[in-house]
Amino acid sequence: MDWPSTAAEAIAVQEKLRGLVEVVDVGPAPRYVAGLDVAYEGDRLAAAVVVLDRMTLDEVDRAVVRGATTFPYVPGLFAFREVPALLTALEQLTTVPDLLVCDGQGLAHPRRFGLACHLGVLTGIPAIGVAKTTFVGAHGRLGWERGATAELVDGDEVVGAAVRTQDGVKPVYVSVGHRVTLPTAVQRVLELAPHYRLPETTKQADRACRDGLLDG
DNA sequence: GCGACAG
DNA sequence: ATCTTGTCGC
Repeated sequence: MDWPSTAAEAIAVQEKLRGLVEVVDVGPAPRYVAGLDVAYEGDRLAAAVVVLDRMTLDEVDRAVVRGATTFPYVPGLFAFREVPALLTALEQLTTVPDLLVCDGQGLAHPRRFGLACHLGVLTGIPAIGVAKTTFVGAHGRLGWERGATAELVDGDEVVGAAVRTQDGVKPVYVSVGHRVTLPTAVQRVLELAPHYRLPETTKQADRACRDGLLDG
């Protein structure tokens, strides 16, 4: 499988794959939810996937792989920097996740094909994007309490939702990646963040990849 | 044209 | 992402 090496090629790949995104809920509520994240130190990187039981939030599996960067960080082409290592980590898992909770955007992307869409389409696994800041789109004010939401709108499209996961904290930005609808994605994020601003999956994956960077 | 810009 | 101290609060 060829991988783009230039921005123009990467954009062409996104334009080609964007039509494969499925915005529909599939199957029963997920049992195994995976958090994915990548840490960097110069040209080195460590990618981690941590699988948790959705109900108990107990860890059931994890995989951490180290490597080197192969694509620079370019807003809009972020996926090309992280997808290769994340796919390798996913292959190392013993447990196949039912949902991928990605660190970044899904449809809330200039070409409607952010990291979560990319990973979802390539693996066929339902995926959602949870970002700490917005990339595209804007939203009105939302309630102060946990569970409050506001539509994230870009142009004339609702591309995601600003979600308050705890009373008074800054909202996180949730968008559809693949094989899930926005309401369901928001519900999953709230379930995964019972005590902190970020989903437990994201926190575990962040910790895992940072530790993975220290080893090598 | 100018600035903004997931991680 | 990463560079970085102390500090306020449960």
